[in-house]
Amino acid sequence: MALLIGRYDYSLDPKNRLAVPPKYRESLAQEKGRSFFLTSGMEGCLYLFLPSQWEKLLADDLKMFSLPDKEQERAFKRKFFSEAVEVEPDAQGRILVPQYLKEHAGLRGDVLVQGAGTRAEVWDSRRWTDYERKMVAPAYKKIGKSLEI
Amino acid sequence: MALLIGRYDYSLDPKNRLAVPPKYRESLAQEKGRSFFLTSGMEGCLYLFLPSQWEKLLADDLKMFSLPDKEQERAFKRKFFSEAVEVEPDAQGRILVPQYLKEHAGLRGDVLVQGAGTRAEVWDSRRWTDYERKMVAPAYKKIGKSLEI
DNA sequence: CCCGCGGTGGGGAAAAGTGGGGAGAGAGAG
DNA sequence: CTCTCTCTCCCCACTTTTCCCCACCGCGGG
Repeated sequence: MALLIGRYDYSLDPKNRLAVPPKYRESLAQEKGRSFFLTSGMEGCLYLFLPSQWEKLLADDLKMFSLPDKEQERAFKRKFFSEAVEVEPDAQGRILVPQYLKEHAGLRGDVLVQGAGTRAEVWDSRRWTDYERKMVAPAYKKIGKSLEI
Repeated sequence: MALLIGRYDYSLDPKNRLAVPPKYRESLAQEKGRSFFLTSGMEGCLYLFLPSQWEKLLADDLKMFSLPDKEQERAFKRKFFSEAVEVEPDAQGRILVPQYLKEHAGLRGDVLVQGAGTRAEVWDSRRWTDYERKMVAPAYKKIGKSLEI
């Protein structure tokens, strides 16, 4: 399965269109569907999945969606499915970001699209800078003792 | 089977008509029937099923509605099935919401139609906001720790 | 220099969302 | 029975949004 890597600077235009890196679209072209799956992510970013990655997520984690407390299970599923959308790049390779996802990620113009292995992530540039300073850098320093690599 | 995902903002008009997202109607077009099935749902929303999803629900009857207390089970099923209606979108893609379902879901104008995987759900906007704050956020936080995503 | 590709912007056709008139069926009251 | 009111259903119509397409600009390679 294709891994998504690299970092790309784009901008969200007034019509809420966002470019997808050509390399990612290349990976998409080799898959069954013609659409990515976009949804809300942790720490205020968006997750972008290839169809195969999306399928795998459903297959693997659907087990975890099953909870003893069915009321909680419904609550979780409601968020998970309602915030996800299937997005097909236009002729220029741009996808349309729904308003509620734009708000979730606080996208305000400058946007970062970056690979995260089994998915890509979409960040507001300033939010990413903050997050990196507050979370990534300290964590990187700390976990060095326990990571092999 | 088609997964219903995404979130859409609509309004219930004075005639109790409600738009159905074009994507869902697209899924409907690929099925046998031409109608959705609408009924009362848990936590004060409405459930909207594709024909195939409705069929599956009936087929899984034993598992889906099973309760230790069979009297309770009968009570629930009576409500669930007696309140169910077959709704066919009109030329504009709207379905008609019966008065008793409108009351069940407390629909007051602004309405959310959102995917929940094996069904769609109809929520009064304010009710959803409350529900999300009280139920979804806690559930997500709890489950999120064990999910890799 | 030319050419191709990638990122961005925008116009216009098409679709989507919403509102309302009016005919017909059915229920209930007089 | 008849009248009225309500609820459906089938039209038509308007406004807004979406989406498809074309175009520009900058950069890098040939």
